[in-house]
Amino acid sequence: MAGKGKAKPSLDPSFTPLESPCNLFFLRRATLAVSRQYNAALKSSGLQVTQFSVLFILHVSGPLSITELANKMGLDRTSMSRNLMPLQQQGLVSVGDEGWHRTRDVAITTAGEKILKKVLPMWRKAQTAFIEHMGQADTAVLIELLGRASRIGA
Amino acid sequence: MAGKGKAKPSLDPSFTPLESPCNLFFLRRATLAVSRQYNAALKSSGLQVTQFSVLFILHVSGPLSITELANKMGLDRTSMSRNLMPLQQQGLVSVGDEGWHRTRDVAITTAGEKILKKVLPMWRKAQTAFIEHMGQADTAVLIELLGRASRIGA
DNA sequence: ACACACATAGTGTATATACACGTTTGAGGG
DNA sequence: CCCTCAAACGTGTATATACACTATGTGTGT
Repeated sequence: MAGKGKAKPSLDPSFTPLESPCNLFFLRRATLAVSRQYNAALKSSGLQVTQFSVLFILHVSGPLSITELANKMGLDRTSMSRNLMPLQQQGLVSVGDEGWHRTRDVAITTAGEKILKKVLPMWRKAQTAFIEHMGQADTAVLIELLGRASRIGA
Repeated sequence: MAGKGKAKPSLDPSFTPLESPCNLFFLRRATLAVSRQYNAALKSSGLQVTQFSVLFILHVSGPLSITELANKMGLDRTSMSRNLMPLQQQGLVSVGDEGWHRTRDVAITTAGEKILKKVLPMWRKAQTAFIEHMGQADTAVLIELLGRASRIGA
């Protein structure tokens, strides 16, 4: 039986490829695994977690320039540009081209707000599952450490 | 003058987009930031960290099937397939098509071993910088938690 | 007014990643 | 011996991500 049919990466928990374990390797591996969980939870909505993040940020912060949006997510500006395209095509965000005052404000649309409201419970489910898997206290520690790690280049 | 010219994502450390912070959001943001650091360290070698990982795993483990290799890195099988292409084109790995005994063994080549030896000190530099940034004890905690997190789907 | 620096954004190209679907090969069952 | 099935793989398509380069407005100094 092994897998239930999906054959998702059944990873090798004991595997450590270097003398001292490569921190980035562990980060990436965890991010991939958790991404798959969250994406699975959002699956029926048609949204990817990245897209969910963008929508939520715009929902909370209001219109932002592409650069500001990218900074909030720790992305390169050009990556954010590309990420916006599918969202724009689905009409979930508007990128405002009026006049082009050297900043192009991105905003969530009504359709975006609508789908966001639908997706939030799905996100919550994944979030809860994660916290149950890790434990509440350890989750808090992890978040703190990840916050510190993300500031490494600054 | 703000940046030294590169204008990498100057992220917004105070930003937390949801009621309870989205665990995946933090994971992704940290992974991106740390990836940039490691990639910068390997830059002059022309290798990406992902490619470095593949080479190192093959160096340590010997020839593996694509599926095994993918599992070690927690990747989808098809992603690993794609990841091997640039490495194969640069002659750093061989993908063995002899007979096709229903498994295609991937192995590191002599050229791969050679570049790997050259890149290892660069990796070590990034690794050391990370540990200094996080502190040794916290790094160990982080690795433990990430290992646990990566087992979430299993 | 003009020139030049700066801030903001887009494009070209390449890698990374996953899912859905099709393909090949070997192993058994009838 | 054929038929089916499972294991391993590839392809099509889409998103995600970054770097190097380009383009376009904005303001400032002379």
